[in-house]
Amino acid sequence: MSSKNNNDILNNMTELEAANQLQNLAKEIAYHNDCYHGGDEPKISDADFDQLMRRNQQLEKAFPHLIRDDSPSRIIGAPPKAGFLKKRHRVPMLSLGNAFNDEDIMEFTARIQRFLSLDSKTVFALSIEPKIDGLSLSLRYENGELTEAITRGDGIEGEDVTANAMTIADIPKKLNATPLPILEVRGEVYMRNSDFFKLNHEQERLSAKTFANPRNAAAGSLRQKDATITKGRALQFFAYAIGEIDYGINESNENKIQHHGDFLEKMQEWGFKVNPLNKITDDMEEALDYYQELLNKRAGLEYGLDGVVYKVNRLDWQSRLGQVSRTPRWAIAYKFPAEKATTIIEQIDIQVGRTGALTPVARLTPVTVGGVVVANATLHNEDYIKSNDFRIGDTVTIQRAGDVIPQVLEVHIDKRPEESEPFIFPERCPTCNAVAIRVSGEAVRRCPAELDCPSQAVERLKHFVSRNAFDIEGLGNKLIDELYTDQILKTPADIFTLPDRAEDLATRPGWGTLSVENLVQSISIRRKIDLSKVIYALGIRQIGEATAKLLARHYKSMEALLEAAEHAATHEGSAWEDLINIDQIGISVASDLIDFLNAPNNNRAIHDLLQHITPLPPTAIAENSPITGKTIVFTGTLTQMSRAEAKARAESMGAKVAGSVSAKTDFVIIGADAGSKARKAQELNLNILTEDEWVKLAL
DNA sequence: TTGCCTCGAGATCA
DNA sequence: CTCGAGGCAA
Repeated sequence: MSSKNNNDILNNMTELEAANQLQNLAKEIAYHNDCYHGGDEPKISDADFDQLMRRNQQLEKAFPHLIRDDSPSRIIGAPPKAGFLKKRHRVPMLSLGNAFNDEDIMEFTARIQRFLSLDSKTVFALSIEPKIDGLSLSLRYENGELTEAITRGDGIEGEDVTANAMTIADIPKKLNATPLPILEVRGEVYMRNSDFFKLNHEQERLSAKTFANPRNAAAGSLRQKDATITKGRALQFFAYAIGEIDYGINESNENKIQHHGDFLEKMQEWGFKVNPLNKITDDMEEALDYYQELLNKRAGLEYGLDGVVYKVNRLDWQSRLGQVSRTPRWAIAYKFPAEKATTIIEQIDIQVGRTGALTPVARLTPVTVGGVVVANATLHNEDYIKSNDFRIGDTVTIQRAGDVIPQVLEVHIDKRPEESEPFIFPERCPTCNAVAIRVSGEAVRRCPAELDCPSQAVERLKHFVSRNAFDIEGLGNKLIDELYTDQILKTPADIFTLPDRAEDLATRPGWGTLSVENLVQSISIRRKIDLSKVIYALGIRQIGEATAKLLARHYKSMEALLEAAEHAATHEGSAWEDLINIDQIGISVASDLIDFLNAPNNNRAIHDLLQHITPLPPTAIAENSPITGKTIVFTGTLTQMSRAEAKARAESMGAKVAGSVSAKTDFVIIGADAGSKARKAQELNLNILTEDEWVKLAL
């Protein structure tokens, strides 16, 4: 097939055809690749294989938005860009709710009693465990052999660090005792304080960078691309939970483990280290005392603790309690008091965000809190400053709450300089000097100048190119700042004319022809882009990714959306009704949308942008999915996606989602603790899918 | 909010 | 060798 011929074919090909071909190519190439690497006899010649790859590449170039997640170009011979492969957790890794005082713990147990309809006098056992300051890791064993180690990630999907985990002495490569078919053990990877100091000494000796704290040292060591480096680092592992477990043929109730505490014992038999300070008690007073006890022991331990975890011991109760969004109802983390430090507010800067919001930021004399150096902290808004009377020059106590975001807590009045004056929150935008307005009832003051305010214009551009919007690689914050200052880049449309001034750009300090080429390339592949991303990228107040998708689905083109906004400007009439009738969109969101789109500056910027890009309407309902035209019912608790998400997913695949099971139902997806609907589905002999099967189908 | 790893590319020096 | 960008984790 000549390349000219190919191009003709590409030009005449519909999206559906292209999508189908890409799907087939992905399957075919993966198959041949497996044969080749799996030791089997290759089924085709190398030349034919290359031909398939080329065809795939051509299609992807012509239809960049159709590039599949499992695209061969991403998998085969692709440079290991992210370093580690992403993998889904079979059972999500939940995050824990937080308690900060004894009352929170009492409330936690009371809630459990209520939920399980227990008598308030009924005692129940809790497993109480020190919470190690490290990073969590999920280990998968198949027939007793370690096959997979995945970091926590977002709880749904993490990074595959198996090779690195294999080098950790505490992590058994093979389990003791009779192996189960499937066992996932979860725990914490950490570094001992003494090993951390040793490592830093060594780093110093080699004049290499030292680590800020043991946790970072552990995380850094685990994420080494070269696992032999990991091997040289003294990492430890404590097991504390079970993920997926399959008992195999012994799956009878007697053999199944009934209590979390038994898991902890079993894990030791299997060969894991379990924290010796774990404790099980049904005495609440003792449970709370133990928190104090651990707090006292904390300084003497050889590893860092950030709190104590309380877990319901009975596993059947755990499963009845279930979870709220991504946190289990049956466990909670009682955090140790956040570490505090004293420092000085050197300056209060006002930042102007993309929506014009004026946010005060305290510039602090750098100080170490909880192992990191803190120099900045948000002061939230005008009222927060006023009610605490924070002033420039004040000595303040700060803490890192939730271990992440530093907070300014209180002023040491006695150390306040005599000449100090209350901080006056500016009434004008510090960037463009426009009078900033604070709508009554709102906490934020806003600069109204929109695109005429350089800060807002720049922040909007940064949002526009960000990962979930246009995702233009190589156009980072720094470059945007520079290009805006040089008047080369002012509105989104200007991004797409950057390729025209490639020669110009190549003369910038730090820039060569190659950098420019790459930038031009990453810009050009975004000229075709989902409509919803375009809407989101505009940075309209209250319009996030989810709302942008709704709008894209409803209006199907930018032109239609703009026209609707124009007609709805009066907040009445059919266009307005049509807009606020979209599920999830109310008067407030609709008003912000209309105001934005009708503002002359924005309107012009959008029209300019449309000269350069092709927004793609939401993919029509798939016509060839296995559930197209079928009626499906969800029942029970889904753990891997919300019910709403599952419904949306099914509908986008062309299925009708019903609420109850009948003879007309084609599929029933059964989550945890399903009840009568599941029974009925069995009686009617319908197609029944587990959640895992559904997820496989849906993704 | 900070700190860590990795990569690609330009700058610098022998 | 150095820097910026991109990703990740808490």
